[in-house]
Amino acid sequence: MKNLEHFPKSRADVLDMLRSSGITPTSQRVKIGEVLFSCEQHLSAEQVLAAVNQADDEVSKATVYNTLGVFAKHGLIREVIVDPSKVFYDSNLRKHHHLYYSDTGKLEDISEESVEISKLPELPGHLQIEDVDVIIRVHRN
Amino acid sequence: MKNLEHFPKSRADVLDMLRSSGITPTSQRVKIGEVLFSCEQHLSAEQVLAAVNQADDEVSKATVYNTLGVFAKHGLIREVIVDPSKVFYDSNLRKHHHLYYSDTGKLEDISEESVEISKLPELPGHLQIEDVDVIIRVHRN
DNA sequence: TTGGGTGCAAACTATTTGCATTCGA
DNA sequence: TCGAATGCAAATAGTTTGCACCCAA
Repeated sequence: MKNLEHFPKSRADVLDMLRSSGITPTSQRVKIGEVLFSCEQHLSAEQVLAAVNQADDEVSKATVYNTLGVFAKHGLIREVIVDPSKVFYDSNLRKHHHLYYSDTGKLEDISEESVEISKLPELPGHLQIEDVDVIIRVHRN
Repeated sequence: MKNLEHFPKSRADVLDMLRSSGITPTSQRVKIGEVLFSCEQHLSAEQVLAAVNQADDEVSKATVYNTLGVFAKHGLIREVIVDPSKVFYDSNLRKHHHLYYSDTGKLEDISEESVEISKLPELPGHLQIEDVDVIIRVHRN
């Protein structure tokens, strides 16, 4: 298995990621992947659409939404729900938490180590934890 | 100061809450308050609208949205952002966390004591923490 | 009386969907 | 070739807004 921890990921890396997730690597999907994995970042669908079509319109809005959904379902990106008005997609795949500036709408990563959850409730056995999100909402004073 | 920890809150309690927050207690606002504060619960705007107009249409959609915004701004309810498709309003004012069933969209409270955050990152002094949200996303296996 | 609150409908925005076309394997 | 992926436009859903009217103070 190749090491894919580094950023930015090359076109070949993106191809690898898609193939090993069983996602057909069409040109639009690769292009969207290149945008998402150019660095660790949080992008809204709108921002992805703009970035992908910077030079010329190559990808439609529907395809961007569809592709982000596919990537998220396969765990290549993570949906971050902090802003009631839109979803962010996070290309940082390591476990981590979020700092949200409620005044500006900016979203920042917080390393996993800087937050320590020492206790979680006991859950009935039929429940499986997908994720424990910690969101620190801040504003300037 | 009256003790307003109990549920359900009476019409008089709701009136008190609004007045002491400096919110003009109009009939629509009181009615919405009675719905929200009948018990500790999570309601979407749509659910509030339906509950308020159960008998007859007395409150418009715009007024429900507007009122929920006013209540939230004054801290009478808390916005919970877990579902990309809508905002929940939480009438439980004690500090607590949330359990979110991603398959059913159901939201449950978790008492503050059952989660222990023993470490938070150091933040620059000009930032003020509004809230630390912990959301445990689960699904049935 | 009078300014804030309300109702309504229309506007807006993010997202989804249906269907004909195109493209990757 | 041929089913999956795409593009487009239209539909949808949640939420916001503009403005005339109304009512609580």
